[in-house]
Amino acid sequence: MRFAPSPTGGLHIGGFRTLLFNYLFAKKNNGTLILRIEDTDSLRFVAGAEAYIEEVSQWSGVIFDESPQKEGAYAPYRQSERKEKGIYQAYIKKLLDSGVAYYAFDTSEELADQRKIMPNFQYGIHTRDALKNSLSMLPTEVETRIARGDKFVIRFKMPADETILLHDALRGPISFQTNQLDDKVLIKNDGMPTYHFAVVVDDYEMDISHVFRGEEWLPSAPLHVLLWKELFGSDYMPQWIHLPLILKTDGKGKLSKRDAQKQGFPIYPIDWIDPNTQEFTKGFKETGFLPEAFINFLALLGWTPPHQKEILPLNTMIDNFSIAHIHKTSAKFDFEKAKWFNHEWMKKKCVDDAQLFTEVVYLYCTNRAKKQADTYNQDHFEMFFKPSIIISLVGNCYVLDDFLKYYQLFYPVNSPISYSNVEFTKLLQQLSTISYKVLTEIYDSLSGQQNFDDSQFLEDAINKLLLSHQIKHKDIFPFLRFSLIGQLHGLNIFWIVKILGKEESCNRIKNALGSIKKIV
RNA sequence: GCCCGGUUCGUCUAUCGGCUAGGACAUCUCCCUUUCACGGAGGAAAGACGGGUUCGACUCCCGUACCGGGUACCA
Repeated sequence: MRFAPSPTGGLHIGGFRTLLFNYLFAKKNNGTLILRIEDTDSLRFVAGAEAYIEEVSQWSGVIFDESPQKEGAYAPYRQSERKEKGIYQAYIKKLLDSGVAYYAFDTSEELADQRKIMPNFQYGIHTRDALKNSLSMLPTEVETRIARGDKFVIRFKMPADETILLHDALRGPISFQTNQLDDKVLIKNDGMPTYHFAVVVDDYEMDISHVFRGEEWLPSAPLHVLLWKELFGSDYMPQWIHLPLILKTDGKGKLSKRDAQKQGFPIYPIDWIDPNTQEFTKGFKETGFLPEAFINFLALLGWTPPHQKEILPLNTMIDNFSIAHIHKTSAKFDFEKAKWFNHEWMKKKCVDDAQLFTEVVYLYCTNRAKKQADTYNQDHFEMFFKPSIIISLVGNCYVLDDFLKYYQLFYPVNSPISYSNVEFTKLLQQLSTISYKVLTEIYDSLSGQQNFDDSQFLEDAINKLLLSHQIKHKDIFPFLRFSLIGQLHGLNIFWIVKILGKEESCNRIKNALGSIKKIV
């Protein structure tokens, strides 16, 4: 098996899912997974793209058996290096000798002009005789042109009147008419192979048995089949599996970077900054996803495990993986569902080992906070990120970032709560005089409280107070919660009080009471 | 335009000719909690359309519509 990205930027989740399926299938069948870098396009090459893939692989736990960093029997793994080694030369010569490939001297500009004149222009069976190539020219002219250093490409001569039958392990038989197909370039004028030629050669050289790739390759698959037949015979040809694409959330079309940015969800596994444009693309890791959740939801966006269970660890997915349960249809990406996966995974990890999970949360949040330098306070962090607190919060959190948000409610950098808030003034209108009186009593009660660590004790005290005034919790708690953390929703009052401690709780209530007076 | 692929609740999907069409996310209702949530229970919600084949079709075949992809010296 192999995963063969081209290093032209970060890896988006569609590409990552292809990698994941390759990995799952390879592991399931005790195969070897190779990372091959398809850097045949020097113009679009982006530095750091390869390192990014290694980084993603490490974070997600989807690891390669062989890669440029981990060389094995099939090295080298970059097509540029393979070209230098001359791997493609022998094979192109074979095609040239047998007459299924030919030289073409037309420049890109000339062909672009052709396309302007003829909208449906194809370089192929109907047009090749009228163009500048070794099929239309005399052998001597070809020789002189090459000898004098004219730039040329090598094209595949698409045979006439043939039907190519392709067997896709997912989709079954698919047929193509060669007359509809064009003469694709195999070797570019800089001597580099194109994708079409390099995949076939390298998949053969690397003993690839199964190719999982995106559906966008389906239209060029017949070319690859033909090349396989010419070069190596169909017996060695790998199984093709063309995976459906991942579509954008609401509208139509492929999921794109812009689409994701507009709606504020990530589309790359981890943060990526384009070295040329400085353009930033957000990652799932930095958004606060656990790698387990990330691979889990991506695997299920394109594959259904048996038993209708959805929360699955990697090894279970490997055990259950099979081509038969891969989908044929493109799916729309749903960020809400992705968050649900993460929610479930956080709860699961917290139950399994609260101490360990707390460390994960702590590490994530400190890293995040240190980036926003002014929010980081080591003492506060250590007070807050304790298993007892994390356990009570995890049910309310969907991404790791939510823990940091809660932390910031308790340890705000500046004065925490804005009492000019619209919600607060709305709240005030509902506040009766009796409630106000009760609030002051709660304040008195809390400030006189000795045993603040015992939340049950606090609860009883406050309940008693409310009961004596015949006041319901919902009449007073929203206000109390807002006084404490500046939010109407989110957390159990008694947790809040306990976490804040006596002094801070009382101060905040006092402030709130003060502002009421001012406003009223 | 031409070529290739696809079409089941709002979304992700199950069904490999027998379906009262199942599950999950989201949504709504109720319960739990004298507060926010979590959690639990329940409800609403689907086979693009038209023809065949068949005792029987969501499932097979054909056509139409729609969606996606390809049509580069990019992958």
